[in-house]
Amino acid sequence: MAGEPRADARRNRERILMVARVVVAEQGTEASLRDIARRAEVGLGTLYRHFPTREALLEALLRQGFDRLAARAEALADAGSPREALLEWLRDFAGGAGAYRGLAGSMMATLNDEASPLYASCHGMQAAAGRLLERAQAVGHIRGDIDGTDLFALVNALSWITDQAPSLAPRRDHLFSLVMDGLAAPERGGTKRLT
Amino acid sequence: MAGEPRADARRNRERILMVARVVVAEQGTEASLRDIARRAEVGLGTLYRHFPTREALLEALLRQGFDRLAARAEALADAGSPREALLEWLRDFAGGAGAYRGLAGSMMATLNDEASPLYASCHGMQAAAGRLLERAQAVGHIRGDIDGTDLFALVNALSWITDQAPSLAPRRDHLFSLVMDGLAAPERGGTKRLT
DNA sequence: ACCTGAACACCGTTCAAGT
DNA sequence: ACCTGAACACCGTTCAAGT
Repeated sequence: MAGEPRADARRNRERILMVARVVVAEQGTEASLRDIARRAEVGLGTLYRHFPTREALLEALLRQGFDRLAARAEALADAGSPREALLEWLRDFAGGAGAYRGLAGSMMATLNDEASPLYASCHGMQAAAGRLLERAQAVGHIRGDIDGTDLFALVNALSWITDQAPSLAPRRDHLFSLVMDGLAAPERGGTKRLT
Repeated sequence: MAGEPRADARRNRERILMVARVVVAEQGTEASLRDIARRAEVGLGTLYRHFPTREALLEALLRQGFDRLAARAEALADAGSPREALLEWLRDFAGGAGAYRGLAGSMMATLNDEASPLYASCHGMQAAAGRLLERAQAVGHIRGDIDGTDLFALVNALSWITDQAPSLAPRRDHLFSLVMDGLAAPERGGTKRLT
């Protein structure tokens, strides 16, 4: 079993992560790894030693957020209206998904690659959201012909829009609620929206 | 005024376009320009002389399709139910939008850059679709709180999904009709979908 | 007028050489 | 055990030299 990591190694790892957070915020998930190493004042090989792939680095940056969102889904599972619980989680998710440019694409890529270091936590988050979805479907709030994968793809696609066209950011929430409206199950004789 | 282009120049231009079509089909809109020049057996500078930017090359590849779709929208403007006309155009568009990986992103980028050589034909196509949308809204088939820009962004976002996750291609049409359902204006006392 | 490829400034990734 | 940066194979873009 490995002992404590050397102090310089630990320090380098932290420097890299701190700088990576800044550079990824600036350049997106496809940020230059060279640039990160440079600005962290660390050899390029050192970055690769700590994070052998870009996915490994992103994992360190994103896992916490993914796990938090998964936990949030679990918490919402026992509280309030199933429909409101789902919508609130999606709003929370969409907020985080817009944090880094390219993040929506990274998540979709991750979910299609079980070998990715991000797969476990990203898939776990998706699954937790799927359970919220199913609960809302069970009580007839959301149409039944959609599954967790579809929903996740849809919400990521909406995030991608402002990713490509920042000018559409103001209409972000509007597009979001518009699509969510579309997921509502047709009401069986309830009040109807007349406007 | 310029005379006829030299024969070799004309031949080179055509070679580049033919090869570009193949390479972009293989690698997407971010395909390697070097690779295109190599496979066209043309100097790299020759490619840049004929197409000074990547957008210029894409313009040559895509303009015809964009103009065709714009014309199609005009044709549909006088025929059939406004709702069906819009949906048919969107189906047509979505088919073409999936032709090249990265195309949805290129279109969104183009629409946010008036200086892009692709701007005119892409924006023209969007505007033509916008008129179909407005007609459907005028007769109350589509909810009024969405404009042509929103709609275009939505449909591109749906194309992007299969772009990132080819495994979701089978559910492409399903997601499409699901979102389109969501755009339908609430019916005022018409028959209701009960399933 | 047009073509060519070397040149430049960037990447990501690997690895021999150091401490 | 860990760090470093040169080395390699790629980019996009420009431009002096050729025909």
